[in-house]
Amino acid sequence: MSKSMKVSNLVINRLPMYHRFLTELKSNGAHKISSSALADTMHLTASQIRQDLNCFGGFGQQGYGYNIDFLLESIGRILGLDQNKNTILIGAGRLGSTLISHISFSELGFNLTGIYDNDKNIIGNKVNDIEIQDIKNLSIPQNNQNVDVAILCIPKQACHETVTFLIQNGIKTFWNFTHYDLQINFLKDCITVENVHLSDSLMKLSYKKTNNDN
Amino acid sequence: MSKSMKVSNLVINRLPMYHRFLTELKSNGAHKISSSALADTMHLTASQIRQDLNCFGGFGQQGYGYNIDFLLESIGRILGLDQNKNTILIGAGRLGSTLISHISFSELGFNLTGIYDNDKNIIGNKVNDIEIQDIKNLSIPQNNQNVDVAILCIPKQACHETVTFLIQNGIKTFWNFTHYDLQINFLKDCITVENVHLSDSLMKLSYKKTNNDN
DNA sequence: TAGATTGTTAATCGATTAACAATC
DNA sequence: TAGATTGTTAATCGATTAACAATC
Repeated sequence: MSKSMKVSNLVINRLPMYHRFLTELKSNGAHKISSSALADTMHLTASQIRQDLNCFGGFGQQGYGYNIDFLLESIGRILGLDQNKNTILIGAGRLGSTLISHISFSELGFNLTGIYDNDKNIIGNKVNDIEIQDIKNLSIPQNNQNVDVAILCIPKQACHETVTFLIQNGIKTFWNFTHYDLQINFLKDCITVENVHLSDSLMKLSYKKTNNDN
Repeated sequence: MSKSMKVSNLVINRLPMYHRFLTELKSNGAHKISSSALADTMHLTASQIRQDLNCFGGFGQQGYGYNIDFLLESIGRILGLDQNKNTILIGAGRLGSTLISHISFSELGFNLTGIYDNDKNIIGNKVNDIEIQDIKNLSIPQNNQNVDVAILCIPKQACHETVTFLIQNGIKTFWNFTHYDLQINFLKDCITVENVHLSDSLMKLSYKKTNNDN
């Protein structure tokens, strides 16, 4: 219910999980679920689920539980998935183009409007029907005025220069697949960053295996 | 120092971060660092770093700080990066082959020994000099007796059958890029799983952007 | 030795769990 | 109405921070 208090990071980390499990339940044809049934499915506690949801409002009904459609839509709105976010890919190499074809951007409100690279050999090629453009074209006002999010799939060495350029062009939100630390270098610019460190995940797997931590 | 007490998940999540930052410091030529200097670099507190490290032992020296080489090597050992882990890729589609060429598996002790698929059209092709084999060949004892880890890059629908087959062949550790929930379906088999949900990360970015949560 | 910084204990803060009145 | 289950407050548990003696 409290709109004012800061929502903890642990809660925010669980929101996509809720979204994922509720989407699954919905596609299985379920219409309602209680906090305790959802807790069983997600390996959480019913109390935790109710506490988490009540950071944002009351989405259930006493004696009934939660309407899955309504809860899913509500969580989607909390996550901002209902808002259109114009998005560009920076770096159309192997990783970048694989991401573009692998992730359902549009389902989450991300609208892919451009792909940029600095490699003359691939500029002009198409990925998912979008032509790869020279990154220099980004500074043409008509191209960048509505860009909300940039996906960074460039080499670490190119990062500082490229991100400086992107910020100059008004982009403030980054999905960062490089290991370059944006937070530390550009915090002053009030940017929003989500880093994906795949090797961190692989190291965690190594830890779990080594320490039999199932 | 305590070897017996369970290490919290929050600490384990930070271990790869320590590894990453220490690797960076080392490559910049640094030889020692204090907990407070490392805290500044990583945006943590000195207390937290010392508490985290002391879950595993005392790696520093009073009045001096931490030797970067020694600490990095120690954290690598805690994570099990020094142990050889024979690894196969299941599913040599776009995502699988991109991962194979994008991640430095060998640096983390993962030794890629095979790539498997069930698509006749790509069996026989090579990815990173490794020939794609028919997944049926996995049950030949000589092929699977030393497999420690499987990377799952297959469609969700194929997951249950494939994982059942892999477990039957003695594989117990999975790096899972599908959205199929292994923990729920195979927990009884004492398997170790690390799930990568890229869309969860994208949803978190959406949340941060929408809620100006920098 | 004096200064610095660790390892570790104690204090605080925050998150999870338990309990229950409200209510559908 | 009676049963079920939420929203919310209180109790517990765990993680982070602060403090400081040990010691390099």
